[in-house]
Amino acid sequence: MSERQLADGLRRPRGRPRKTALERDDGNRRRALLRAAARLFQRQGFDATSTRDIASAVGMQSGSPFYHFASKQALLFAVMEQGMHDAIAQQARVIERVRDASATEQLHALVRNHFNVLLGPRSDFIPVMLYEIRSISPAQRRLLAAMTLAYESAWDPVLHRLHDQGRLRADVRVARLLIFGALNWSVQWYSARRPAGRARLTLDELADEALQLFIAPECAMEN
Amino acid sequence: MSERQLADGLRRPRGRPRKTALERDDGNRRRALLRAAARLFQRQGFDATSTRDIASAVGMQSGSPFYHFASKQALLFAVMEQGMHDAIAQQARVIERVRDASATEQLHALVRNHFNVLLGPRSDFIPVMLYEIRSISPAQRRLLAAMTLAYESAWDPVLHRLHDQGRLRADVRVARLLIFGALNWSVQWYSARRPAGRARLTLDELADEALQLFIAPECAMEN
DNA sequence: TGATTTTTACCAAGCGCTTGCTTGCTGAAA
DNA sequence: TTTCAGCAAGCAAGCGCTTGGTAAAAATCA
Repeated sequence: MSERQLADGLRRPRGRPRKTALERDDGNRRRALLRAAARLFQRQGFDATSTRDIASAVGMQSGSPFYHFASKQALLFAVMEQGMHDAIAQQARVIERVRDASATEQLHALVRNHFNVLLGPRSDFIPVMLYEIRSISPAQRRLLAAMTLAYESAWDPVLHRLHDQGRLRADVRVARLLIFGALNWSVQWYSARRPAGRARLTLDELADEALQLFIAPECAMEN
Repeated sequence: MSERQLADGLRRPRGRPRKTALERDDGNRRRALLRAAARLFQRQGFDATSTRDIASAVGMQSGSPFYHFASKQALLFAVMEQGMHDAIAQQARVIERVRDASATEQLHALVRNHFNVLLGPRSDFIPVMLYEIRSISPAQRRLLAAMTLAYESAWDPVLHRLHDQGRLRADVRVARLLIFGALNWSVQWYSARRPAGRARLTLDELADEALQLFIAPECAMEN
């Protein structure tokens, strides 16, 4: 039996699946690798995920991802950078949308959006960035730190106004660190644990609760 | 992974436990392994730390840790269990000490103690437990979840009293999750980043700021 | 336009290395 | 004589990554 017949019978054709000129997908496989890697890194962790896992998740052979990415670590970095890029863009749109709202409403929008970045649909990238940060090189970490700073410092004007109003009593810098901690930690428990005997909280409800925790009622101004 | 490793993490010396003359270092090497493993796991992560690293950190040959622990995973679990055991005991002493204080002072003491557990001296064990939890088996995770519940639910009476006083406005269960997130996340930034141009915050100052963030001033009772 | 070359996007195989862990053994203590 | 607490050596498996090759698409040339 010829190899050709064997191939036709048992496997899909050796060559690439045929694509018409219309659906020429520039970098579609690369993006598929990014998404598969993000999901696997988030579920199993970076070290527990082999490049073979990622390859087979997109239907490739074990060595093929290295055509698109120089190394496993470069793939991890690409996931993080993509996640931060998208998160920054998404947050910028939110800020624009609530430009004329009160400081409290602005913070609510930022918190709600951040929960969406962490826990919403297509939300694997940022948790990977938060919880696998030590698996990348110092130079890469510096790049991501700059993006993180851009993302987080967008909260500062809002927090300062709330501080001036007396509704945020803690030091603004420390408050920001603590608030992001409270939010980022939700990756650990949301949809894993759930309040006993209750339906799972929606992200809207979560944002409401977070604001109640951080922001004092107006009468605090008397202080 | 073999069933034997899952069943019993500790490879105890065969034969009956014997305590002889006063200073025979029963388990001293075992404790040295625990401490070295905790430090390495916290600094480099579980996967990035080889059993050879741990062995040489206490001056052993590469295979010798396996005389004391059945597997690398069992060693990780022992670190976590030891950390939780100590943290629970330490917190119990704190609770006893502030038994008659106000709810606010009690929460302050709990927060201050938790920062000490996370960031104080000999504070490698709990960060390892927080950030390497997915490297252990589901059965072990269940055991640690029970200890974590014991630790965290000790905060509930205090939080409920603050809620009744109107000084904690969010739902108590959600507030607890968010508060622990804010505190636990400090492992990521404390002593790594520091507020630009400033001396590092002390743990006392950190606890003060946290309470200002979470607890509303008294006038909030009017609400 | 058709023929030829170059580039793209992989596959199939496997190499070298590290890893967790095992085994056989041994000097000292009990 | 038995037990303890390791040492010295090494094994099997899995890992990231490389290499040589190739069908198909794209670009270039006649």
